[in-house]
Amino acid sequence: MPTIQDVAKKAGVSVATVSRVLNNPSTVKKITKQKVQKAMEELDYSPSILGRNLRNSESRMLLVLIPKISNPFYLRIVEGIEENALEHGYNILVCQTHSKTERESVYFDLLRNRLADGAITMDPTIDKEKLIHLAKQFPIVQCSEYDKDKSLSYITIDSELAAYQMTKFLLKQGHRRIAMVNSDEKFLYARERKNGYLRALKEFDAAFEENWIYRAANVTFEEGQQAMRSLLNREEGFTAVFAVSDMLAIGALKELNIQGISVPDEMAISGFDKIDFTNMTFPRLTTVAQPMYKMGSIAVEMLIKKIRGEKIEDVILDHELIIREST
Amino acid sequence: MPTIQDVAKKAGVSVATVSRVLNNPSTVKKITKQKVQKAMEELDYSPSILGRNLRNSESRMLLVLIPKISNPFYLRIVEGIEENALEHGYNILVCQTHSKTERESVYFDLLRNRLADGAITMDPTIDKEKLIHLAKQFPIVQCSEYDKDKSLSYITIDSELAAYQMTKFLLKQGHRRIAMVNSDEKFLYARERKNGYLRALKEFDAAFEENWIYRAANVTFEEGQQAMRSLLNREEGFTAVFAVSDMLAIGALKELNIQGISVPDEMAISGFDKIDFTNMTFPRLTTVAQPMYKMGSIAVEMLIKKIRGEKIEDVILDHELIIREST
DNA sequence: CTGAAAGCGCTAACAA
DNA sequence: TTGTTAGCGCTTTCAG
Repeated sequence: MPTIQDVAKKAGVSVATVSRVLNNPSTVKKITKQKVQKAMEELDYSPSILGRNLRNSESRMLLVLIPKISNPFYLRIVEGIEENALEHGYNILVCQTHSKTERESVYFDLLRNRLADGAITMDPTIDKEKLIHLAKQFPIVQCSEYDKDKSLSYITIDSELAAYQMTKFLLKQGHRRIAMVNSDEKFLYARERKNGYLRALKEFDAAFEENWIYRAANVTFEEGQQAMRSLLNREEGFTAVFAVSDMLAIGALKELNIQGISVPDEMAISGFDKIDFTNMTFPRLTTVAQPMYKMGSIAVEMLIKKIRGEKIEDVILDHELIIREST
Repeated sequence: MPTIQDVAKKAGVSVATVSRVLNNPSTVKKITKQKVQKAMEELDYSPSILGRNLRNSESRMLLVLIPKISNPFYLRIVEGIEENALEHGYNILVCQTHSKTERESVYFDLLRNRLADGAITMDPTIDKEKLIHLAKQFPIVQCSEYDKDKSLSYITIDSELAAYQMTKFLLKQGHRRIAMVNSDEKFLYARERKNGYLRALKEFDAAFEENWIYRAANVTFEEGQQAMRSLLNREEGFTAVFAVSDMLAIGALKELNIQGISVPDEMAISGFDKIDFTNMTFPRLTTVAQPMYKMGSIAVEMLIKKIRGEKIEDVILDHELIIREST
């Protein structure tokens, strides 16, 4: 592999000049530039990013931490991140934490090792202490997840409001016994969505019991199915179910299909996120659209500003109710 | 950020010794080692991968090229790649080509720039000429896709055989008019699956007309739905459909649901790949299981061997028919 | 077992 | 407009 030295020699100029045509072409005389470019072509030269990175002490790499890449919700955010990162001349390192602290730790080392210039984290299970500590040394943005105490930059949506609106929608449709499929309440978003759900119920004087909430250990299809099975067994006469994630809702829907319960006639069901697959179910799923792509895209914007040392403000994006045939 | 120099100074040793405790701890005296480790801890030192990479002229990064990250088939392969790469001390750079040559080109430059030590490509639309040329200079492994001419290393399954077996299974179930939802026949796998399908039909003396094959422009849910709509319009009395991809099959299944056609009673349908969602449809989809995770994992194995300069052999993995309720 | 020193490929300050 | 040169942080040979 030819180096900048080889090019310089071949073109009969110094390495500085070669570097200039690479980075500041306007500062070198046209004729010299052409000589250099010709040499580059003949040698099939490509600059080594390794050398450049060391010299600039940057890696032009962004760390993206997600719990599980197979979760379509995160995936869509990652697409937004990738696109915008690329535009800014950054590549992304997508890492799955599997919600394990050890893994997380390994990946955060990539920051400490200068292999990434900054990180976007989406893992709600993250070790907050460590994260806050880390954020003091390195540019970090939280995406979708966030903290109440404002020590970390974030971009998210208003989960409480969205849940409130969706529950209200179900109530307005006449449903009075609405179950909820929540995820673990150690997650802030789970607590917020529950609050929104409760606020709407209260506003409509609808019945509620704490055990109408099914708490899914994981946000998966299987858990959703299990949730619906469990809910149906209680024979509480629910007519609607509000799930805090599309994956859970799709699982629940499948169980309803299996048991021959007609949706939405006998049971309405709504999800959250608007992943692509909500469009593929039968019937299609009513859900809350999160602007995932945009969220990823803006997260990059924020992170890069942070890397440059600029101040940034937290962002709360708009959501939207998507009413389809499942309700 | 402290450097190896800082550590050396603090510990009262040379940088070489610090480097040794980092890379060859056994070659340094216990007491010196402890001194150095203490210094490292006090300074909260982490070695810069940037410096190491330049010195070693390697990036310990693997390029992974896929058409679209949202395609669950590729995603599962990527999981296999990631896991195994990590085990070998490599990180992966997942890049979406969107099946566009320009994109592909940009990403392949990461090899030329030494930002990746090798690449695993899964894009069937790739510019073969360029790929072959590139593979002469850089370690590259094709995954899932492959060439007839043996100029590129690959790992894949026997598509022809799988398609043959699946079609045969449908025939044995008594189906005599079987439509096929194929993808663009510019792809080798599409041609092979068609051949397998035809071979089975011939063996059973089943009817066939060229226009029983729907050629999907993209391997997407929407195309699958469109395919089924189109097939149903022909009123050819099909009783089964063989789709070359689960995404297509799931789309087709949705259309059957919409039209109120009972599956499998009025129409049997089978997919290909065994992505997770085939488990979530109602009814669950009969399909051909590809060992995607394993494929990714072995691809890494092959690539790393190649990087090390070892000889490798191409691999054809076993598949498996998964018979479920859709047939 | 340890240290001195060269050098990986590049950029940028300084000089000419 | 161009060249000389130092140095980014690390590993590794060679001497001691």
